[in-house]
Amino acid sequence: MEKILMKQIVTRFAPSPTGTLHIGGVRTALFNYVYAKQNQGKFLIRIEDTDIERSTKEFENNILNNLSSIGLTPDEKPINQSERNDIYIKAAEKIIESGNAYWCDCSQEDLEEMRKAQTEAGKKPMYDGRSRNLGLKRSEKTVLRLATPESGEIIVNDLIRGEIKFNNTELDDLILLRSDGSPTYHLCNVVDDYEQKVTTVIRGEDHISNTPRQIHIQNALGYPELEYAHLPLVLGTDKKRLSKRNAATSLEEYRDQGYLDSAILNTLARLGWSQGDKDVFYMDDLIKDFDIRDVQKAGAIFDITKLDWLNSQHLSDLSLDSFKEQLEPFLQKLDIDINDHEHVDLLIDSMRTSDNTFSGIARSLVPYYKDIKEYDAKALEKFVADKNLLEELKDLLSEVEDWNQDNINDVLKDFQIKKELSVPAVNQPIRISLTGSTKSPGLGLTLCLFGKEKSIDRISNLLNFLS
RNA sequence: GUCCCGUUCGUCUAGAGGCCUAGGACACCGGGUUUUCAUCCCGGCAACAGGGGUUCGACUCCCCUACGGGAUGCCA
Repeated sequence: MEKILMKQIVTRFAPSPTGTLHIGGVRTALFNYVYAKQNQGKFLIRIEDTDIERSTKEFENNILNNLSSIGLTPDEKPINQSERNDIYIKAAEKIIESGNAYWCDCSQEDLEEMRKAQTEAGKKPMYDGRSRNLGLKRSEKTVLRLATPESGEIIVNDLIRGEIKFNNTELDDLILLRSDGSPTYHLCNVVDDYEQKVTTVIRGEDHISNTPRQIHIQNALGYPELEYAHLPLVLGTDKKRLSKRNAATSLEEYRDQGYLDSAILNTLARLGWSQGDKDVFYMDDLIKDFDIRDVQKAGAIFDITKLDWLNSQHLSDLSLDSFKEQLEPFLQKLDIDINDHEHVDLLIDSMRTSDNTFSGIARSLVPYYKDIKEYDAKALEKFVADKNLLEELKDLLSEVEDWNQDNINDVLKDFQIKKELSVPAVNQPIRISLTGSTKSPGLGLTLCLFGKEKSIDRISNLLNFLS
């Protein structure tokens, strides 16, 4: 039997390089990527750099590098709209020939005045088509406008939202070519989706109202229909669209803080989508389980505490080797060589859960690699009232021959019982001596981690500090 | 203003007319384990925006209102 030929699914992420890669953008790219992969399709990237004023190569590189390093690699080399001008011009000419576009010589001032009048009259500001039947010729001050049908409606069938209807009377004649001859966003976008054989447009819901305009351009060009999915927006805690004003937005900031790529992706995927009671997802799970039709319609607030928790989950799934490898750069930033410790593996393994992020864990490791600069004042006040006790403990530990956890614990326990002291009264002063705070792995283990000599030294240091 | 999209615990969400005394997770609070902290375990708090319909029955369907968001550019 002849195999039924299904169209290969092609999705694309089309950022404009006017800023660094935004986590909202990462989410859009992720959904595009996953949708393509689960359908054996292709995921493409297109740089929409037609705004020469604001687009920079630097931002473009940032976006491209960050996307690929987080694993969202495109299946083809990304294309730049700025290099495809002739293709858009050709398409525009085709629309002119079909009679679906016209030249308009309204000045910016004319338009402003028109909009002002419309607003004052309580109407929707939109181009009124005044040049439509003037039969103007092209000149330096004309723009090319699409002749949008004056009646009828466009129905967008959205994978997430279902049917969305737009009355053509609500749409004005958008500009296809600027007066300098350059093509605008809508034209380029439509032409490239066709040229790149895109089948499915997955983008933010801020593009919903752009969709009918773009469909009109497609129609004028005779292009086939596309599938659409408009994602709910990622919001800040103020319920406003996520921006620099209400949160850290660039992907790099999160990575620098020590969040795992997989945890960032997991968090972003769970923003607007869920599958049963499961919370922890890796890329493979997403490709298997994700369903674009299950995506939520309402915007979702990006909550850092969720990322924290998910990161701790992903962190605990890491092997010790992988954990160490990824932690290393964060220690380097603190001028610490991870291997500059006698019991590296034991140390790192016992400190894995000390924080939710690599940077936090690195910070809590500092006392194990470097001399203590300061002691937790509250801890001192509470547990080190008696210097003599600490002196006694120092002598006691100095006498331990075989420096191992059991021996140390036994010695301390005997001392505590003999002196009729509480456990913390004995242990905390030692802990503070070693780490500067009351936090550390089990005390016997901690003392072993430091070794006899260094442990005694640090107790002496605290004694000196106190006098 | 107009058009479009949306509205379940603080947050992310489950819920496709009876399974809902509205479930889970995070956060938070309390307890246990840990000689400390973290981890881990147990428990608790907490929501269907409001009003009308439709129906024997509505978180679920329809309408209105309110609120939020988006669009309304020779930006993308």
